[in-house]
Amino acid sequence: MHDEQHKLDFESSLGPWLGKTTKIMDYYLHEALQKQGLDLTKEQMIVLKKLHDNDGLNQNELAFLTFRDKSSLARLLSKMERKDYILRKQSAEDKRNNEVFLTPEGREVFKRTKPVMKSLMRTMEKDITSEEKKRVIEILKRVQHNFTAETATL
Amino acid sequence: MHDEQHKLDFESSLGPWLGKTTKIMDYYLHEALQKQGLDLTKEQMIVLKKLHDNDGLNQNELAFLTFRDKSSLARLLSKMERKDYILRKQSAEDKRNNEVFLTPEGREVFKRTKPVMKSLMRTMEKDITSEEKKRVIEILKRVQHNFTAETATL
DNA sequence: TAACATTAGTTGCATGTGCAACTAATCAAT
DNA sequence: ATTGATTAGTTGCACATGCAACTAATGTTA
Repeated sequence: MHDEQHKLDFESSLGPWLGKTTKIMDYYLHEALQKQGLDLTKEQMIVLKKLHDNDGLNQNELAFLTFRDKSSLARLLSKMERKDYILRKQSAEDKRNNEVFLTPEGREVFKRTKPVMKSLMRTMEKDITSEEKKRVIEILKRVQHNFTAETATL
Repeated sequence: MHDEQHKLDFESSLGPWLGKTTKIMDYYLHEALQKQGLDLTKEQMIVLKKLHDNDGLNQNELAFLTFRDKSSLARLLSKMERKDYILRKQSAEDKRNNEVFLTPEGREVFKRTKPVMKSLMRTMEKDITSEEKKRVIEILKRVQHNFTAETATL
């Protein structure tokens, strides 16, 4: 009885459900990328996306935008540079900064990931109305805000 | 115009919102555990939870329940064994199986994580009604089902 | 029973992650 | 201008992850 109650507490929390759903999504996302022969991880795809939206960002900005440690981002970029998806260019104004640019190969790969993502999103949202999506996203925004507001307090 | 439309497509998808929210949650979860001096990762906590619910599971079952590769789980267990949170006991009936048990230390640590999790969940769900939570969870269940049903088809 | 297949677990390899310590460049202040 | 603080990026370390190849034990079948 006691145990059941406690289990229910956990199960009725958003946290575990978010975690598990994301894990499953990541798994099928990875599978979809592999299946299309795209030599790319989810994380690298996110970086490509940010550069696609705003080419020439420096590593610091990219780390912030992708919510990553700068060291983690640096290593992501190294792998992407080896694959010729991006290139680092030291800024002339401030030699500490590396501006990061998409290469034509990077653009091409990102272009090829778009339909894969579209298809994956279609699958995952199959029976979910646009009203429901909007409501979920609105709540997720509030959750994010609750965390970031919490820190501001500390 | 074109770009904006495409950007909106991405932003109105559940995927990126789930991913980002989970990333933020994991970050604060990790921070909360550290702050309480709990020598434990989120992943190790999940394993403790499953063992708390069902002690003596073997590694295969644990891997399935936690949605992990068996190799990943094996390494998690090795670290948890070093910290004396769990112990492996070779099954007498089938010597291939390792039954995994919580140690008293493991039980104690899990007990101490519970209030941390409770507090974190309270923070993240601060302004979210129980009705909203239920609706979100129901939709996440459908998302999960959409993925797993998809695979069954392949 | 001997040969083959399956199963549980481990290990090598490559990926991604954050923290802390480091270098190099720039900024600030005396 | 020299000294000290800050900033961008890199690297060492420890952790988590999946796949593929491996071992050991069990099951199956001829």
